[in-house]
Amino acid sequence: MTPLDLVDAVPKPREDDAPRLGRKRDHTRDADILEAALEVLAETGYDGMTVDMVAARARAGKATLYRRWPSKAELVLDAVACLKAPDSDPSRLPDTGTLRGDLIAMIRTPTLKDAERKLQIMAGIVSMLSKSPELAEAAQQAIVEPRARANRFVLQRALERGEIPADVDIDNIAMVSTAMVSYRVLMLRKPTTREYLISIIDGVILPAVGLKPPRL
Amino acid sequence: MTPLDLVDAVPKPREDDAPRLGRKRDHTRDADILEAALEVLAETGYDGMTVDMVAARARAGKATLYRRWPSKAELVLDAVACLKAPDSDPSRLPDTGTLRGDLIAMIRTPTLKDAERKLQIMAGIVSMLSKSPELAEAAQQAIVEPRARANRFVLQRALERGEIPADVDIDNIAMVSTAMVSYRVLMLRKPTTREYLISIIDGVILPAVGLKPPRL
DNA sequence: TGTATACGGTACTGAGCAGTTTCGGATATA
DNA sequence: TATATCCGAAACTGCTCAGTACCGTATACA
Repeated sequence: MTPLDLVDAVPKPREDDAPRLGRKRDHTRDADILEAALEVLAETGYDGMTVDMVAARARAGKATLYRRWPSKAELVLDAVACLKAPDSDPSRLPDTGTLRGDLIAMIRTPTLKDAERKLQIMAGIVSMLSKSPELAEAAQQAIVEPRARANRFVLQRALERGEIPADVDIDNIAMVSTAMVSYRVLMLRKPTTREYLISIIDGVILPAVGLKPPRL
Repeated sequence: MTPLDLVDAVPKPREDDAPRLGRKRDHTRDADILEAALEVLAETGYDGMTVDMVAARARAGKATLYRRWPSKAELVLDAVACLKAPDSDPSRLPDTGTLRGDLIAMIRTPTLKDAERKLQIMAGIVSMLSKSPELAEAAQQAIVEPRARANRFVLQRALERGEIPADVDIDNIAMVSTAMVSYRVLMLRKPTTREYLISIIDGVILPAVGLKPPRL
């Protein structure tokens, strides 16, 4: 540690909430930087992403990033963790009265775009997950779990109103569409379309719970 | 290009199959090197993998690798492409007389281990697939397609003997187990177990084709 | 037996990148 | 107004790694 290390450092230890001299940190930039990180992550993956790319995308200086996050890994962790589950509130899920209606109503174009973007981000960090349990946990909470939860909710509701029998395997069936879309995007490199999701609903999910899809 | 560049190079252009002077290349080492590459790939991912690691694992010199493959990318491509589909021959698939029997019989411990390894490899190259269509194609042929084909085969046979109705969505249902196992390994970071696969067969696949799993 | 090439091993080179420092300017407290 | 910290920008440092060169040795053909 040389005296030069103190240029941008705190002169002496102090409490986090104590008033500090000088210009205040502009925390409105945090969102821009995290958003830029997610974009680069989706486009190039974790290893292809450089901190310079993120800084340039956010029109920020690299030092600004390092004042807020101690490393690239922490920045990415924070970016993934801040990917909020948009419709995690069950009351905002569709309630059409039938399971098929609910499942179809959950396929909206923005939802589709959002899912594809999250899967691109996932593709960019998959190889990191085994090295970083924190990142795996963050991705789990932000990307993986919300979709399964929404599916479980509409299945549970269909069960409670007697539309489907009580012995269906809700936990597994709730993951079918998510798993198949992930597989299609990550492995088969094909786009997610509304038609594909409908074919999963009518060809797999509804038959699996004992319902017939409507006449062709 | 300096004269020094010619040390290990061919003095003049010649046909590939023309007889060459000097010690012959030991092509029995190819398999060792490719196997080492797959091991490192599964353990560390494409970007974490270094050519030195592969050479050391195969007890080979780095120059030996570069005599055979022009770059790291080509080595990995070849390694993935040489992952042969072991049971791509339909006649070696089980034929128990029932769909459930066939599906259960296809879960053997070596198959499970093999699948998990291939998925680890897949995790290591997922972020490369969008940059390298050749690698995506190789992974498709070596890892993705064989499993779906085996499932399609036993489903088609069940259909032909009248065990399941003719209107089932074979193409989608054939991918259910593969997609869900991939999802479980890559995203949920949970191991693949025999019990999990049986729960998918009994909880999703058989109900989806209109069959009842046996009494609990 | 001489020459050309392969082998494993090691050292080197050049590029790319994480993280640090510096700079001129802006903004906050005292 | 003096000082401390922020900002974007750019230069710098140190390390890692793909790819190359070279060594001593082994093997194949002429």
